[in-house]
Amino acid sequence: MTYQLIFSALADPSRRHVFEQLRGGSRSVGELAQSLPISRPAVSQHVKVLAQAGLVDVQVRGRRSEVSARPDGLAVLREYVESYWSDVLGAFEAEITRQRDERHD
Amino acid sequence: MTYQLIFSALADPSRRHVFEQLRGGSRSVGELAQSLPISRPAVSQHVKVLAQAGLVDVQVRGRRSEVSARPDGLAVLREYVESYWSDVLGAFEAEITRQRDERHD
DNA sequence: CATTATGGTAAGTCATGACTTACCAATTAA
DNA sequence: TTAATTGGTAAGTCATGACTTACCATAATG
Repeated sequence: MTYQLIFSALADPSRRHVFEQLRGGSRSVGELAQSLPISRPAVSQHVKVLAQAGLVDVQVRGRRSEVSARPDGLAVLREYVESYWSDVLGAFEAEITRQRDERHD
Repeated sequence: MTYQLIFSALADPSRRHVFEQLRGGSRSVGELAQSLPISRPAVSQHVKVLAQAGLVDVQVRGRRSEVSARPDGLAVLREYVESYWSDVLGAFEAEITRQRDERHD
């Protein structure tokens, strides 16, 4: 459910570009739009999707909307990857052990 | 480019389900298909996408195709997340410092 | 060799979603 | 209050991609 939102949010190149812009801190929607070859409304929609995925926070200040990366959302992805990573390494180790033990031919 | 393939591969629920099945080790295409409410050809196509993303290895043994998770592919995702994570934490710290220093009102 | 098991490929359908332009809302400045 | 700035929403278009069924290929088995 949450993974769904996170992965499909980051699957789009424009949204990943937006996300990348936020590595160093917050940016306004207009600034984000200027860094992309698409319209501002498109960027606005992308930001909405990123926000729903929990990857981004939007803070309205005056007539500007400041968008920033949200550590909590990223943590979900991080933990998924770490968990999968350790499971796979475990499975690999088990497989190698199995192959070694099977050498009775 | 690679991120594109990885994130869009994992954005699909069926493909994530396949990927999940591989946490504990390899599975044949038929076994994967049985665990999903979709046809075997659909699974075959999903496996192809996962393989192109580098997330999965396919090994043909006799008339079976054994699919397994590929640590190298996962590592790419892992490093991306870790790198982004550290950048964002850095930006947050810088922002807090900036706000503290600005308290001259 | 004929049959069964296993799986990849082709072609076509259908839904989703990434855009666009047009419009509206709200905040700041003249 | 009138402009200008900034950005969200609506509606419509178009491409992509996730499925299906039908088919073909190869490997094990009788």
